[in-house]
Amino acid sequence: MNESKERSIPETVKGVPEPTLRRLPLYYRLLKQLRDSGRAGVSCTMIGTELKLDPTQVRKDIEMTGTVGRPKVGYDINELVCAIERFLGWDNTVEAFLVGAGSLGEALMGYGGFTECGLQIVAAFDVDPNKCHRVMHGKHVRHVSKLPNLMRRMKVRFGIITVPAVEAQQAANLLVEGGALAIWNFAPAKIQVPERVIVTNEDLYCSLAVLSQKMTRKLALSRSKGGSKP
Amino acid sequence: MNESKERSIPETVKGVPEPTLRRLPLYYRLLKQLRDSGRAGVSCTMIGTELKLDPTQVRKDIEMTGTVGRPKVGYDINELVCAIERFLGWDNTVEAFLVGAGSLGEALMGYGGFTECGLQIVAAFDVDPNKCHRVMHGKHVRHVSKLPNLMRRMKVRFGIITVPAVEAQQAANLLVEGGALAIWNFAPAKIQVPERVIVTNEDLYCSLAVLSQKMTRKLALSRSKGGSKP
DNA sequence: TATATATAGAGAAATAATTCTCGATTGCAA
DNA sequence: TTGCAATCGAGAATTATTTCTCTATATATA
Repeated sequence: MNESKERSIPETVKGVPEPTLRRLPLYYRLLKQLRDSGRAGVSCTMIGTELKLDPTQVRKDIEMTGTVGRPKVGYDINELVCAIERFLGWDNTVEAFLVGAGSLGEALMGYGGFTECGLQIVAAFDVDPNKCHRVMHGKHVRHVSKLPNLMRRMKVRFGIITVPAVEAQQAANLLVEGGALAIWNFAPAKIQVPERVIVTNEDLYCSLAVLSQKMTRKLALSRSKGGSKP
Repeated sequence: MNESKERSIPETVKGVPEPTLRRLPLYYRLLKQLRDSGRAGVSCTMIGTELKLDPTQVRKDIEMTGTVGRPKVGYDINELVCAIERFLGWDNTVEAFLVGAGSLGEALMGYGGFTECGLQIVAAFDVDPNKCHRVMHGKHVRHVSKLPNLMRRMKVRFGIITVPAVEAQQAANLLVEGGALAIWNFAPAKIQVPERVIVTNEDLYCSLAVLSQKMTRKLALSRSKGGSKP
């Protein structure tokens, strides 16, 4: 019974639930830690306890990656790590261009951990001539005017936008012109791109909203109910 | 009929849906743009068209803020902007401490836009003595050992973590010790805090997972179905 | 003034996501 | 070998979120 029945990624027509995609890296990180500490197997219960998630949810998420477990034993950590990598596309290296060599751009370039996800920032671009012709964390910074041609020549299909909001659309245009398939947009602005291009916005204001509203509400409630320490 | 019937934030026991909270800043930004361009009113239809969202959803989100509109006319932009600010807690200034004066920390400190949300980073902290006693974007960088006391003295209740993953828990501990109510965690690591503390994780790997999985799937599908251009 | 139309608001329906339930399987211990 | 406990896997039930439908209303126009 070791025939590995249909081990491939399930290619349903419907997309994968985004909440699932956002949880998989959490499992991935934990699994690597567990593996480093010498463990070979893991159960949904354990992952759930560790990450404060429902075990069934963990099981369903893992199911998406195509990994099968065994009752009483759980999953093989190595197998699971590989399955998640494969499922997320982190098993192949993807080269990326970064637009906007400010401190956020620099922070991302210095973020060593992306190589673990197969993401490799190969060059940075900026409108400011003073920032060009430098090397930042081992990557050349070039003028944005060079972006589209270079992107096509190097067959880079992934773009990262770390420019101020007002310049975001221009940056997106350059990346689209260069043939980008996917854009990771850190600018707090909506960008217009052709439908074929996949965009994920990393809008800090949206996250901040969640936090500050919860905090505000909590303060308001504690003030209205118990006076000092409920 | 100008009596403003119960204009306050609806304090239901259940929390506000997180998707709603994440959309409100998008409306907020658009509304400010519209206001700057001279408009006085706006309809859900218009917001929806602009942001590619269902008008009903926009209406439900706006409903949460307690704003009432008028048929055929829509909402008063000014009123709506204020309501969103109030609802998110962006109408009051909240002071914050930032832990980790690396390039990500620097990027956040330089991000002028946060004042618009009432967030004011008043000081930064780092373990590295070489980074201390400097001024970064007008904020003093101090040694982390000073954090808890200073935080209590200054009555700062908001913390931002921009340290590497391995130091995240220590940073969280310091903030909790200093009496933090809310923590915005940029480190790709789960942090353990008392239940009373609200945490929002800004985990780049989670966003990247969404993007890279979609890209991978798209590439896989286009390769398996149409050869070149479907 | 009457009519047409865009829109808010309320509630129903549909869809998506999470959590619960139960049966089957496996390894461990008696 | 037998019984027990942990766990996966499948599907049902629940809950959350989005979308649809309908009605009332305000404005503009004829």
